[in-house]
Amino acid sequence: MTMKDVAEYSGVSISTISRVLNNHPDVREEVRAKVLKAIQDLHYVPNSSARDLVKTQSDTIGVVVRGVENPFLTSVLRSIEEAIREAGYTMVIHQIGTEEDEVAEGASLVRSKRLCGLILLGGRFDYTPEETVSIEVPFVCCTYTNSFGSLEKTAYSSVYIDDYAEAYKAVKLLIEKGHKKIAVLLGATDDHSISELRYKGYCDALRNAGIEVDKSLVEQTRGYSMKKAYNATERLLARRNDFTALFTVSDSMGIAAIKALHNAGVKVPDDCSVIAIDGIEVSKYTIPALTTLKQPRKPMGYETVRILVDVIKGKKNCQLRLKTELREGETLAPPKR
Amino acid sequence: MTMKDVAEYSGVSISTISRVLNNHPDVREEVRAKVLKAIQDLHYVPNSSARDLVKTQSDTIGVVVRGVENPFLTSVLRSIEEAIREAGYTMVIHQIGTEEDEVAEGASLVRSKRLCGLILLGGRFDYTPEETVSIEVPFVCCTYTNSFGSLEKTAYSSVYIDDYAEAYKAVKLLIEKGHKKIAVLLGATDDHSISELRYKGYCDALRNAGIEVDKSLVEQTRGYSMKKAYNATERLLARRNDFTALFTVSDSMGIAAIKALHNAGVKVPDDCSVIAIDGIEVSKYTIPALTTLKQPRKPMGYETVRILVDVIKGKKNCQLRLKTELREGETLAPPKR
DNA sequence: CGAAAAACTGAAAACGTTTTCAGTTTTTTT
DNA sequence: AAAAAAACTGAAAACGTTTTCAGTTTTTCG
Repeated sequence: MTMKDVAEYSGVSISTISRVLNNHPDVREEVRAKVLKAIQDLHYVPNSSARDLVKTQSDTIGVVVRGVENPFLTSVLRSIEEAIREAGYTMVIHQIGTEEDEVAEGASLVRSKRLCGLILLGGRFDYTPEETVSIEVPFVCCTYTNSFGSLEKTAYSSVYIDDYAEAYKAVKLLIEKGHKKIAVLLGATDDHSISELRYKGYCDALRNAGIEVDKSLVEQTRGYSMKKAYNATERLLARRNDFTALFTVSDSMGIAAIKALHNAGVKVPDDCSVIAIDGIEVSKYTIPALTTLKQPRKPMGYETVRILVDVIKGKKNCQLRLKTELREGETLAPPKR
Repeated sequence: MTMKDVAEYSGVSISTISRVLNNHPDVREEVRAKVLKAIQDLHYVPNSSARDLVKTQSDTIGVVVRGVENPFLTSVLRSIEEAIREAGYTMVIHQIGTEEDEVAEGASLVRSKRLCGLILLGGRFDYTPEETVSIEVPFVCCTYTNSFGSLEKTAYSSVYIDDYAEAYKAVKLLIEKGHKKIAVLLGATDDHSISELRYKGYCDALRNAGIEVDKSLVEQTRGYSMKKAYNATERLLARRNDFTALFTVSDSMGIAAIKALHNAGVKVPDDCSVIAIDGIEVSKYTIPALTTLKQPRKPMGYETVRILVDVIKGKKNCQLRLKTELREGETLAPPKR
């Protein structure tokens, strides 16, 4: 079932079929109708390989995700898929682990699949503009923060939150409640990682309130799994039992930490307040419900795609910083000790 | 950067490049090495559009998902992606809502993207073999249960759990603990839906234990969102407050239900036991941890892909029924009243 | 050493589109 | 009513691969 068949069926040439398909103006209304009917009758579906081949580009957007085990990213990914589909593109996903290089993987994907655009989702992003030229097509970093203050702003697009400022905000909320001994639970803190930025926000919020940062209140995990967060909380508790609040860099880690605290006999929020960043669905329904700074997941996905499509269509690169919103749960209380 | 460039660079013909790329035996080791080097030097990446065009098929597997808001499906999807990638294929995802028809959507996707195979994930599957011929390529239903006992077994492949039997098992566990007034929380029960099958398991487990099914203990939601499950539990509680156990068709619904029970002053598991089916990660960390029949998510994804690849390579269709495993949490106790 | 077999290589067709260019018909203008 | 412009249509080239077929070189073996 090719254009040729449709052409024969409707008695016009292949070129005319192509014109109808691509909404070219130069085709009589009568002919257009006839062709459309033929397409219907024959259930013709264009072969996108052939189309992509001649156009030297597809209508496919690639998404390279690092760390899909994170429910927050999964949720952003979901809205990205939705947005891509609504914009008339298709999506290919490429998960990678911690060891792979997203720029290299992305570049290879682009060339092999003739992608028209790329989204880099999750993880960190500390590439210079030179290192990203291999990508060759427009791309948008989603949830990445570029930490090179000096980087030329027009070199790439991104949609992100200000990890430093949001962490600062979270910790400040704890301080305002009266907490002084505030522990923190981090993921891996490689250079420029989200955890590192949030850790800086934590430190500065404390310092600006005149509280010294105490390393023995800092615990971190390799990766962001709940199991690791649970274990890390146990390590923390083995070392200290006098902190009255805990800040975790993600909701998942927060939920796991609460369980660990609970199992150790520490009551949340009476003995220890907890605050996190993410705002995933399930943390509304835990007992107690997690207090968290909710990232705008849906806008994040939609805006990422909108910007990418704009850039594909010739617009300038664009950095979009979104803000979190406090979602009050039941894990925030003044200290009792 | 095409094969032609590589051919010129390495001084052989295009055909030889192709042979090297496709591991054709008919090429001298020396030439192969030379070509490989040229590919390296030039950073050549094959154009899959051209390749797909001539092969009239791609190495792309499509996944049509209904209901990605369900964390369980997301998790299966993740392992499917992993398995597809490891098998050397690429994946395109196509989310659909409740109104769309997965077979029609899948068939169109297959033809447009020249997919070599299709996975139908989530939702229900009540198509006859005739209705699925339009898909044209091998496909596997994952988590679907085909409820046509009479359906020719060789017509299609599937990987699933026995929803009826697993629900029966769950409810039997409650009965064995001594529960008699057992409520149930269902998603939509269209014909042949998973919820309906699990509901049948619930009914039969009760009946076989000599307990009458009481319609006022049955509550259902449209869709499987946590919010809806929460509200449904409230409706249930408004109607009855004497049930001592609750069976929910998914972990997410179970977690939301526990929250609703808790907020209504009903203690879990003291006043009411809860059991669910799914076994998602987070339900280990809720307070109390959810008792659930864990579906083998990872095997489910991997086996789905394995079977699909087998069928693509010419093997017979295959139905694989997997079993759940009890994951004991803290929501199961004998009735106190 | 010569012939047959095996191994290797290249030219060219084919895959199904889009697009350019030229050609034909219709409409508008004078 | 003729010429010019506009609208429409078709033939053919191009996109970058794979594959077939035929041809050439090398190896094997009697």
